[in-house]
Amino acid sequence: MRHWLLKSEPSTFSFEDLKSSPKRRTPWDGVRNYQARNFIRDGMAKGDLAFFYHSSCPEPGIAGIVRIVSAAYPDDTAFDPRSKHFDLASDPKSPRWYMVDVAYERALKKPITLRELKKYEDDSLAGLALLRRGNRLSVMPVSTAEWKFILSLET
DNA sequence: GCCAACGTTGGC
DNA sequence: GCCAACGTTGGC
Repeated sequence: MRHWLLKSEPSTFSFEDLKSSPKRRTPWDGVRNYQARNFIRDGMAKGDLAFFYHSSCPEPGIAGIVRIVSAAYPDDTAFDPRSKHFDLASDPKSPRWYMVDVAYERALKKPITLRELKKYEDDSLAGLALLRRGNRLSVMPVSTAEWKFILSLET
């Protein structure tokens, strides 16, 4: 099983929003970056776990854990002219963008802030994509070692 | 294929 | 609100 980190702006869709969604699940739509698309389409599998990260907010950090509960499938918001994520170049016969469904797994005992993660950017989390300078990916892999280390910060 | 212009992201 | 970093676009 692989591990991931998914970013979302809580003012748009927060971890709490996911918890109160029907069946506590949602399609992770609107990803419009090729590298992120490739992680979703080619890397994710049903059953994988991901950190739910809150960005662009007063205290950026990991709020909880979600599970990938579907295989990747075409992001149909790209085909909808009324959608904010509409992309004229995505042809239903050859979809450009993909998404998965994610489900609420559990909250963390306490949120793990970006500030805290940065304390380890020179050792245990030196390879964490989130901490790479200038990183703007909204979907990125987390190694098993990084995953375990971050969870150890929970208590 | 190069690269300037532009738009977006996201921490601060 | 600022600005650095980065991806995308489009003229050439």
